[in-house]
Amino acid sequence: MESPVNIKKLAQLLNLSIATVSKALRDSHDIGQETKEKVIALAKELNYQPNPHASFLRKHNSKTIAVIIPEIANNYFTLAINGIESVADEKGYHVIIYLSHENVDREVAFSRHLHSGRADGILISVSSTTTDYTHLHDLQKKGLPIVFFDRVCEDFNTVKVTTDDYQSGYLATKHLIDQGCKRIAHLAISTSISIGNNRAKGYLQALQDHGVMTDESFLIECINNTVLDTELIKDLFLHIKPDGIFAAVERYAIICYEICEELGLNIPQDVKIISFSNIQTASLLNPSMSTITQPAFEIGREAATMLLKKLEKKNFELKDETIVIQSKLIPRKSTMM
Amino acid sequence: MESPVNIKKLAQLLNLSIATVSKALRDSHDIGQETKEKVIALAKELNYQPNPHASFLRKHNSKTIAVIIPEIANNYFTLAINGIESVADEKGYHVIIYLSHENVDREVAFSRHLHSGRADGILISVSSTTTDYTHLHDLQKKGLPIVFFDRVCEDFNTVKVTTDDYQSGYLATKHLIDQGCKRIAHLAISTSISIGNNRAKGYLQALQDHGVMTDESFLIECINNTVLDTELIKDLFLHIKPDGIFAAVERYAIICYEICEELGLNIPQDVKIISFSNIQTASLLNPSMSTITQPAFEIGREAATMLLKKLEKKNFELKDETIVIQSKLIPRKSTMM
DNA sequence: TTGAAAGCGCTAACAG
DNA sequence: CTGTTAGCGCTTTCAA
Repeated sequence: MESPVNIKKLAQLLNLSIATVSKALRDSHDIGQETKEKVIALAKELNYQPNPHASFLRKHNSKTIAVIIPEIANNYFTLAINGIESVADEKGYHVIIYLSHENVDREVAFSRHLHSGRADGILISVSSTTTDYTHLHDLQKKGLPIVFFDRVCEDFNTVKVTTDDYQSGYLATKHLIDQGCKRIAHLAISTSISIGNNRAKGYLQALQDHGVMTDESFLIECINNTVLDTELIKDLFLHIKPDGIFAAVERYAIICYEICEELGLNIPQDVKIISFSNIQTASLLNPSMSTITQPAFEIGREAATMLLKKLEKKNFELKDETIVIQSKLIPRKSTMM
Repeated sequence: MESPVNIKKLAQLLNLSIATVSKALRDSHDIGQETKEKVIALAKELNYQPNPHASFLRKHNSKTIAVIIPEIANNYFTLAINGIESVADEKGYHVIIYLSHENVDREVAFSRHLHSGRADGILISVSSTTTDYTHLHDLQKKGLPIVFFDRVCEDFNTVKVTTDDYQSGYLATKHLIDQGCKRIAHLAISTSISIGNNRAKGYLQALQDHGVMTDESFLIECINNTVLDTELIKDLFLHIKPDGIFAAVERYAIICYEICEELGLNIPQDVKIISFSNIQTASLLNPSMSTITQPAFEIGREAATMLLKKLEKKNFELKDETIVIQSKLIPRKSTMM
């Protein structure tokens, strides 16, 4: 167990004061060229790493951003993290990940914890059970910048990065109508969160605009519990007998595929399916699945870019705006005529 | 922007000394019961969160563990993170994630950075380009506990958590033989890393034990670049014409599915495919894919459990041992007779 | 049972 | 150009 190499040790070894070493390392203007070089050389040799906790105490930044997401075993969030990480890495920031598991209480607990200075800023995609945002407002009041992505809080005064959920919901539904569907169901995520609500609204509007019959029983609000959701969806198949399904989330579409197999229903002859999804194997499914694919990486990247701009630039403020990055509808066999 | 609530403020408000408040909060034996209660009540009321950076400086622990993995858009690592997070969360630890993108240089840079005290311990699955481990040994010398999972360094003096790669490779190959395959190829990950090497060895041994023909051209070492790997694998199909494929990694199997579609090859009639995989949709692929499914969540959980035991228990040491958690072979249509 | 004071590693204001 | 010094928020002797 080697002794730690800190600024004090460097100073001793070089016969300089601690302050001089500190300034040399930060390339301060008022240190001589040779001194700087000597310091930097020794620092490199000993693999000196400034202690981030100590410098936090002075500068009040930890060079860390917190990412709060509902789950990680999910292609969308995984790609978004890649996007976030790519910009954090460029700017020398570290990424701490918190998983809310779709549970507000956990989200609140994390938020509380973040009052401690562990992170300089927050990227969040709220859980499906979040309806009250005071935990996040408290954080913002404390001066912690927050940027929302994907599942945003629409009336929160900050930058929100999202995709065109309403428009995409509309297009997905329109696509099913164009393919001849008459009984189109929608598997929604909690309509109390932005994306769930917007996707459902797009669905309803498309139906209305094209005179397709519907009633509440065609719109199922799933609960993010595989067992219960499977029951709900099976009920839908048995009682409503839809000929078209628009799933707001990949997992629900997967459940549909499984149920169809179980019930001996043929996709797309008996029922056509389209889903929001970032699954890599959509084209290899049986049958290949039509998707609305979100620019997950770009959304993560954009959200992180905004947050880091706020952290790094003195005069940059997070405006109250929504940045929309378009999704793409990719038709495949699951919605073929 | 509210003023921060720190221990000093609590002390002022309560007319106590900072020291007393500190001790009361840590439930020290030499503080009066009523004093404790008053302190704790106010702390809760004001949502006091101890500053982790300040306490690090004294106690030299940050209640944070670092996880270094090759990539995150991967079902295996995603599940492992869930496992890791589940135990970190129980013990009040935070998880920082570093993505090496299969690049040793990044891994080395992260390791260097971790000399700073940012994390108390490290969980790592090494990149496929890592052959030298001095960056990790340096960390260990400094007193930072390291636990390997999945892609381990076999002769590193610490706990390694992994699955039975050799055995699974053997069984997968045996399964193909049992299904009548005569020309069995293996798509390996870098055989310079443990799991790649062990899976390949199991493959070779199974072939030998059952007298199945082979030569080097049947063992393709992929490079983790989709474009190049696709070329390599397409060459394999065109020139070697295997009738059985054992993929060491999900992504290679996916590429095989795509190539088969392109070349008009029929799975499983023309070629049978089995792969290590944690993909959720394996059973929905066309045809459903036989897999060796690793207990990813449990592996993450076990690795994190060992690391946290080391961090929390005074007398617990990380022994030089390998903990093996069994994988499961799930036969599906892609290897049907 | 409580409080005063030192110090963790670092930065920055100020002196020299 | 370099050094002295105070102090970030907290824990921890040690003294009262």
